[in-house]
Amino acid sequence: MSKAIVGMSGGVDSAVAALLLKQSGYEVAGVTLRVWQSEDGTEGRCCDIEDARRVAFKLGIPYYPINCISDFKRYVIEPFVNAYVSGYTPNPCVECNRFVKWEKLLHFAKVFGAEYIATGHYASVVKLDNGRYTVKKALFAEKDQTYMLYKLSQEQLASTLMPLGSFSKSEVRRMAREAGLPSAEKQDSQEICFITEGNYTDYIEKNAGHDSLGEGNFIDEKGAVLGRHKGIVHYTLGQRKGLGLSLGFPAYVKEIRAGSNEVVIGGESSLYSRELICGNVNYLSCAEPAIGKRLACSVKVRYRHCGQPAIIESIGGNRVKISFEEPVKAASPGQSAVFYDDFGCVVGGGTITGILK
RNA sequence: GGCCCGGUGGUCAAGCGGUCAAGACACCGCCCUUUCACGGCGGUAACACGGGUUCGAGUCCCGUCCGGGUCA
Repeated sequence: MSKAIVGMSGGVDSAVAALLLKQSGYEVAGVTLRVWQSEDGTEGRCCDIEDARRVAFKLGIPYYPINCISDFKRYVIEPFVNAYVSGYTPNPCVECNRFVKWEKLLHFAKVFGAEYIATGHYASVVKLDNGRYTVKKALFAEKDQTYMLYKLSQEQLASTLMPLGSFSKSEVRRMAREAGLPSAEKQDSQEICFITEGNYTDYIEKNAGHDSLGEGNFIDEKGAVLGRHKGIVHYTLGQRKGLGLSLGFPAYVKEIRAGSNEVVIGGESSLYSRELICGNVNYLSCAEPAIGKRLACSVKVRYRHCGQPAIIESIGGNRVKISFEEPVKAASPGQSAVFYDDFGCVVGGGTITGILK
């Protein structure tokens, strides 16, 4: 009998993942990664240990909470804060998956003598004819979570099971109810898991320390001052709400200039760009292509973006240039661009570092 | 000081005697969402003040206050 370690957050999805594996005959153990604990002792939204323990008990599987607080701080929170301070908008979940969740789960699996680790992500792990592993979009696109998984390594994917890739959310809830799982009706997680009180900007301002986070000017594309902003960490490219600018037309953040502490404002039409540069690219379905090699893909620039046709050109240094067929809206430095093939498999992805035009 | 304009929600701005005063932007709420956002839906909110005229005034008249312009 194969053994599988299931990462259990305490929510419905990971509970049903464990349920399905158990039903398929795996020897299952549940693990919760404790990634966060605030001053008052409350845990983050990604790691509700008591709920996870109840689910494990109901399933009749062994359960182990694991402390990952220091790794999480090092690989997720600190880069998160640094990114914002530098004017970028990071994807903490991407880093967490790659450097905390999978790392810890695999480590635990080895210690435990399990061949597999599993999660409740809505995606499928696929082994391609070329021998490589990638993730494929969930059957129900509205829940697809491959965007957050593109950074996983081949070694990590080789041992990963994602049992929920072909189920809808309502089916998952139904299965949870029928199995009597205590988290069946628990609401979906949302917002940054480690911010349990206040908002993320408060957290950054408290933890980034010093200067350069203060107020500054909103300016238009010609440099005219339009008003005052609360500090660049409060904004992301494409943002509309919370600017407090009444210009007669909807105003959006077009650019964040950390150096001069300015936030550039423009109309909706100013948000579109055609060419991006991405760094830290990770390839899943293929090895890193030679410089100059071009790949036709569909590219998502945000989690909820549907993806648009583009050409990916490797330019060396783990970087690519992305050229969209049609201009893409509000691509934001720091967010990930994830490349998909025609079958919905992730080719690779990277962090947007610059907007060319 | 004289004369001339103008004072409608947070901002801009319709209205020009007669539905419980448009709209845009902002703001707030909900929905959506394992990031940040976008988006969808809904909501709060105003006739500077005091007198007149009129059946009825944001709309007409007078005055006060406050802006802006202009002339000595």
